Amino acid sequence: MATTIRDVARAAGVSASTVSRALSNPEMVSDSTRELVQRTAQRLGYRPNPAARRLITGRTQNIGIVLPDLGNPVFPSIVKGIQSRARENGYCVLLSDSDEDPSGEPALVRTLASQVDGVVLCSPRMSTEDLRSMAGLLPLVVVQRTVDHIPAVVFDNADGIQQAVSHLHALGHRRIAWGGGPERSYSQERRTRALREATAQLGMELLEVGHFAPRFSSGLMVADLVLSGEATGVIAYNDLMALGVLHRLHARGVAVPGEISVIGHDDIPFAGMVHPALTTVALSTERAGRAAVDLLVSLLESPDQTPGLHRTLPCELQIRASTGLCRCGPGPLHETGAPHETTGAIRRTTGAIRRTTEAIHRTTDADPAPA
Amino acid sequence: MATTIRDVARAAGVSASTVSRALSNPEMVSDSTRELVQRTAQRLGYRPNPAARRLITGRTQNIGIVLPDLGNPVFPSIVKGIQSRARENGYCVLLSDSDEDPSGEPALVRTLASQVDGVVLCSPRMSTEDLRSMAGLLPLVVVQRTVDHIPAVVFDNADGIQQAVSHLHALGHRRIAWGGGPERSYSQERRTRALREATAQLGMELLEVGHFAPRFSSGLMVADLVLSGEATGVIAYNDLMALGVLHRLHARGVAVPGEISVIGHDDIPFAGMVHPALTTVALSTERAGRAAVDLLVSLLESPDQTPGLHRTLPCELQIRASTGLCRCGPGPLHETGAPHETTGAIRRTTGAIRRTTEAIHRTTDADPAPA
DNA sequence: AACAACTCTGCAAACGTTTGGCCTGGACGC
DNA sequence: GCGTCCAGGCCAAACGTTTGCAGAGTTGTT
Repeated sequence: MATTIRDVARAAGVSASTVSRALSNPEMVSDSTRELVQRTAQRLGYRPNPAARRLITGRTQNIGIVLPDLGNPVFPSIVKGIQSRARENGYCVLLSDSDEDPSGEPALVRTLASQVDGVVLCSPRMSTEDLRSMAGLLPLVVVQRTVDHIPAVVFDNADGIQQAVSHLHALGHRRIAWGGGPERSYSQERRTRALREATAQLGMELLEVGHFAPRFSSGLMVADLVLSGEATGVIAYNDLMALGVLHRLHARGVAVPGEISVIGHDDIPFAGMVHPALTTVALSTERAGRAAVDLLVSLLESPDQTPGLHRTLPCELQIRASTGLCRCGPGPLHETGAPHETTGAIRRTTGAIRRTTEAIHRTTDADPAPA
Repeated sequence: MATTIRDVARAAGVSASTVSRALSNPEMVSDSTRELVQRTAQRLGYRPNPAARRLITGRTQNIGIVLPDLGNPVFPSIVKGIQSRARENGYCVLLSDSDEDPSGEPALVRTLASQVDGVVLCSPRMSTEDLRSMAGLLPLVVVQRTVDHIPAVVFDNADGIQQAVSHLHALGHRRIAWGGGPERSYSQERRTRALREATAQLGMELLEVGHFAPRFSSGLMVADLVLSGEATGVIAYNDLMALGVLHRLHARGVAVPGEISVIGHDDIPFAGMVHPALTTVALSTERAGRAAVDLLVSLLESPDQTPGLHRTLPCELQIRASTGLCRCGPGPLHETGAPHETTGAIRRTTGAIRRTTEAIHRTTDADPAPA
């Protein structure tokens, strides 16, 4: 049997309550007893039983993480951030991976609820009502999503898109494609909106290519769609998709950035490891994890003061080798109204695989995005 | 306040102990009371307080994971396996990332110890004595490592190496390099030994290139060393390094597999996403995670029967595009004793960056590996 | 010198479960 | 009809802490 607080008390010749105080509220006992108790506890190798402590205090000193897929490299990075900050604050983390099943996530949160003080929820697709009911259950911080009064850490999606678009614009691109993510995802929605605004403002054409699972394989499809849509640049929902795009373009013999420029989102570690290295909207994911913990801990430990509920982190376009000058020369297309000059590279794609027609939507100035 | 077992008892008109039994040992109460209690509990939304339960039973229904770096893509995959199997068995997982600091890991295990029933330890570099003392602390399963009586899940490293080497041999390679991992790592030691044996047996020359952190950046260095060593094939400690090798070779204009073949270890998701797709010794990491949990759970729930302590999982060489025919023609070199014909590609590397001379060891038939 | 104020420590209750032992009532065998 | 046995349920103790309250001792004030 492990040594208990009573063993320490007996050995030190004091009462259990004194031991408890000496260890957790040192300022409540005299210097001499504190010293004595601490030495004795040390000597006996006493470790407080967390179950007993949390039974009486109701505090677990644990925080939970719920996320859709640890296989997506953004999440390990967020988790690392959460982990390290949590440890700094004396918390352990419980991890729960929903395997991309948003409908199962409430159950995961409920399971966690009884053994954590709060959870960091990365759930781009959980319904808002579920989210609210989860927030009613226990302290919650969501990542990359905002729902009225629930604390959140988000990235400045619009600014990231803005940077990406103006980068492409500066390189002469006038017709770009958007390889969209999951339909109901928060970032998807934000980015799409920002994209419509940014392209409209710069007089660029935007080709919206479907909704896809945020995976490598989706990128393969996106690449073909982009080629058939004759865009000269493509922005992908995330890096996995962008890598898929690069892969497929390479396989089809399309030069990047020579013929098509590619931009991703997230800046996962691999983005810089491929050829050509991927230009991407970098999200400081580890920092986001830490920020989420900071928010959660301040919520838990000083519930009276309400700090800013939402924390917005900046995005930074990481320019690497997958973006370059547009071959087609500058100038917005809609000025002439004619289909723009297709290079050999792009002509080559005519008749390429077409997925479903409804996966392609064109947005132009004439069809402005809703505010 | 949450509803307690007593609330349920009162509402159902039975005692608390009956409620407890009806819920956790249903066969101990009559059908009618069980029905009644379960309905009442359901109706009141009763959720047992795990702290109270674990205080009395000593069981937490949690398992811990300690690993060196969630940023290395093998680990998320192992964690997913652990997670899903743990959930199937009614356990939650606590995650602890040591940030590649083996000396900090015992402390992490100790912290976890008080709130888990056992831990899965992925610690390639913790000292054996630390490992033993951890095993004395609580039930433990180690992954990819064997220490006498500690349960473990390992891969058949030797067989993986064997497959990789004979693959290269079949393609005509006679002089291959080994981009080694961390010096004290278990797999490093096993693989190196297997490599020496396999090459010796096939009459191939082995160029052992240093000890490196298992990272992409290490691969960059390895590539240069390999070129200067005039090998035609390289096996890397893991895929991250192998990707680094590919990257650097590409940057230096060396064709893969035209001039050099590259093999990695792990089969991380990205291995198949790069150009050329990486041939690699695939480890079924998710399966390893599940196996570790199976081992741990059987240890926890039936401590009397001792199942096989070590579980060995097979490796499978995943042949992709990064390996190909050797340009230098077949035939072992030691038959002639002459340095083999260097192609233009390899000559190009003469005088290339040399790191430290002691980072290069040559092993030939004349210098057989210790058993 | 008496009293007040304060510091330090001990006592005991409480947290919400599980579980061994005991009690009750009914079924069954003789 | 009486004794035995057993299923089903209740009581109470226990798990290891924390914490409100009260008491003891010490110091300071009038």
